[in-house]
Amino acid sequence: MVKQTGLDEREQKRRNIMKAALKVFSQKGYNPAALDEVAQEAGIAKGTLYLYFKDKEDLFCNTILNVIDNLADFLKENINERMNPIQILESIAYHQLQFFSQNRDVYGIFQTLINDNLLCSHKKLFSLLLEKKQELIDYETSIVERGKRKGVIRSDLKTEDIVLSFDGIVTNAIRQLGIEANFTSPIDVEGRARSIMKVLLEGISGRDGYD
Amino acid sequence: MVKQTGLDEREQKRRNIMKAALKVFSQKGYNPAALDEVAQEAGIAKGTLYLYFKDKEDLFCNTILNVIDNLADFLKENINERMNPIQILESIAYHQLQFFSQNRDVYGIFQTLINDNLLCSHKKLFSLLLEKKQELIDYETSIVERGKRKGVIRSDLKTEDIVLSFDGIVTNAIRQLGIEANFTSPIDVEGRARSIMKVLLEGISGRDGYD
Amino acid sequence: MVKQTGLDEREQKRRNIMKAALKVFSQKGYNPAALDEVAQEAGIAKGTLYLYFKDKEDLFCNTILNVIDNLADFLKENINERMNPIQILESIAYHQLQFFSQNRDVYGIFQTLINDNLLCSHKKLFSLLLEKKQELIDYETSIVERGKRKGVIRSDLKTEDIVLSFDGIVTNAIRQLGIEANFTSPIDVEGRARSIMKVLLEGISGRDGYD
Amino acid sequence: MVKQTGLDEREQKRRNIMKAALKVFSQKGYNPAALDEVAQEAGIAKGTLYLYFKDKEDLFCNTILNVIDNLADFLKENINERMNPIQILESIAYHQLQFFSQNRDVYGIFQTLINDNLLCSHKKLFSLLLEKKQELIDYETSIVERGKRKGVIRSDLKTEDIVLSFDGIVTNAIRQLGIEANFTSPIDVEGRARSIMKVLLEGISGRDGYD
DNA sequence: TATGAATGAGCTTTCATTCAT
DNA sequence: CATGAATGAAAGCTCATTCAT
Repeated sequence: MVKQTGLDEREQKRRNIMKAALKVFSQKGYNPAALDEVAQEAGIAKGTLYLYFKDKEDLFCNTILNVIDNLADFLKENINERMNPIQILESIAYHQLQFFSQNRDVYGIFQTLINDNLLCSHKKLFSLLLEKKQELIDYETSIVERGKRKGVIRSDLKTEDIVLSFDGIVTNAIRQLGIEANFTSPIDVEGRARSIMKVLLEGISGRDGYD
Repeated sequence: MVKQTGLDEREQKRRNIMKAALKVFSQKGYNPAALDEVAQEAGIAKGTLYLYFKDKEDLFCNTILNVIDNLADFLKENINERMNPIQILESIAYHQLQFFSQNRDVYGIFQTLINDNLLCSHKKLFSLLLEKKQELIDYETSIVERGKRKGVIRSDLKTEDIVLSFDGIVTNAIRQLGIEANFTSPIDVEGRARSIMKVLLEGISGRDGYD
Repeated sequence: MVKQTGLDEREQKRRNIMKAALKVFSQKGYNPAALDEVAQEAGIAKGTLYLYFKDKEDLFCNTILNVIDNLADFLKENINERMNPIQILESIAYHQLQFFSQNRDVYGIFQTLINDNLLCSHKKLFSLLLEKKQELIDYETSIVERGKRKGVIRSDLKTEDIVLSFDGIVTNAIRQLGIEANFTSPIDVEGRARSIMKVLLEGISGRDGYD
Repeated sequence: MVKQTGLDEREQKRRNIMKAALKVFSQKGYNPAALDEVAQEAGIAKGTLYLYFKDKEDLFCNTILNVIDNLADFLKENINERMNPIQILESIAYHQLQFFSQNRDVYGIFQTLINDNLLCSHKKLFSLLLEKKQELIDYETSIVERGKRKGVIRSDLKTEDIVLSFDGIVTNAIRQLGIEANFTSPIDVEGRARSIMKVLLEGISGRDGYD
């Protein structure tokens, strides 16, 4: 039981450090972020970081993977498998927007990921992230296919194209969130999710056709 | 005439340096990229960089802005204003995909463009990029509105939603290109552009509706 | 008590670094002095310097101000306020000469103090030094005025002219010390101080007058 | 005759460069002064400097020696050997003050000499300057001895002490000039010279004596 | 003779990482 | 376990000097 408690305490401290790291990495980016600052933010000494994470890269990877897991958990908690496929897609869109609009720090760290091209220099992280992302894509794929079987999604489009389009539209909406955040306007997340789904479902083509 | 040639030579050398910088920044990202390496790649001494660019940031900004200008030029050259709005959108999608699939180096550095939010410390570049991106968005907006007037695009959707969706789908396809590039598979750019447009135009909804 | 010791240790290390800096700056001057050399002289790593001083300028300023404080302390310790004004002036002259003849390293760096005009780029240090110098001048001024009231110093000369003359003669003697040091001859500091005072007090005019 | 003209032209250009160097060294100090700037000030290309001076140090040395020669010439022109010794000393004081108050750039370059401790690293320059200074000191020495013989200067003081005191007072007055220059007040050079001489000749001792 | 583009050694400064306490 | 002082490699940048023109 002592060990049990020990593990929990250790995990608690890990999370505390990752929370601080999320904040600092998010604001500064990977390289400019100083571990001094992370340590200060976490209220511990710099050397202590190395008792919980191998090095800076390890801290960053764990932090970002943790964030992704949180997002995944958040989605799982909020998606009712008994909803119909269209509702599920809308829910995925809505809750992703919700997650990022409520966790601004998270948005920044994803930018960091890309800005510093960490994916290029750290193949392992790249693979892990790809894997995590793929899990979501796979899930969306299964939903789309269920939709096709139920007849609520067209069968004459490649599932992959549908999923990538959905993912692109949602991702772009999240990015737009980041931009608008700079202007501190209140954002109608729910309306945004509905608009996305309307375009995706009905298409933009006018009555006259387009050929 | 000597001076004329002199100016051209200087510009030639600037471009040579930016080409090297593009490669290095693309592979390493901004911070990890060492100017030593850029100089070596360009076949010049480190100090020479400073004869053409004020500092590292200046080199990075000019390099990325140059890439964006190249993309803009490429799009302008290939878009015929007499095409109908739908064709123009498809052309924008196709040629962007084309540009990135043919300029792999560009993809890495362009990550920064895709993500409108650069490091906090580079506010000036941030503004410039946002501006450049906005130019494309503005152009797409005008095309969509022309499409609405011609009746080839639905009038009951907000133009902004349409443009953001289009941009998101295309951007995601470019990103997908970058991922697939790692597996060195040949990519059917034209087919990808057509798929994108089909989804965007017709929507994914099945015959049975979705409500 | 641990903390008490800790503070002392830190101060001890600061002083050690300043001692090394004094030696190097004194021999090389501000710009040519490399921090590498200061670190080596202090027996520490280069980076360690930055734990104790903000930057090179900060190290230089603190080093020179420390020297000036040492000189000021030395003068205060050795001047008895109950001595008459003339004796005090002679004591100031004697102990300044003494201080510099015993701290050869100080001489080099003190060149900067003698010359009130530091590099344009170090306005803050310039002000500080001017201020410190002014403190000494102010003290000398008060002594001269006390001397005038007591009738041991002529009242028909401007106090400022007297003080500047005294300061000039002493400063020049110190400079002469620096020059002679290069020829490693032993120097009669006490005799020098007495000569200075004799000239200053009695003037050089012969019996025949000079008009 | 062609060669003659050639030499004159060359000498003319050398002087032009030294004039520019004087300005830049005076304002920036030795190390911070960039040869780029000197070249620009002189209206020539940077490489051209090396056709007239071996390197930066050579340029600096020649510039400062040139200044000293100018001062020496100025003194020679203005001192009438038929004046009595006291008048000559006053004239030396007056014209030195005059020279520095009219050539502010000159003042700065002397500071540079000391601030960057060039004398320590450049023994040759040190010797040359010492030699030049010694010429003035030697001249003053001869004047003082003439004064002693004529009975206008006390014989019971060591000539060396008299000369050093005189030199110190004058040097300090020049330095004071530099400080006051920062406050852009008009300076009464003649009055200053007279004050100096009054103190030096009559001494500061009051009626009551000082023992 | 004059040029100024190119060089690269050398500097200051930062910060991830280590290790004695 | 926790600390934080010390480290030193590595980076950006400057500028005296060279040399092809």
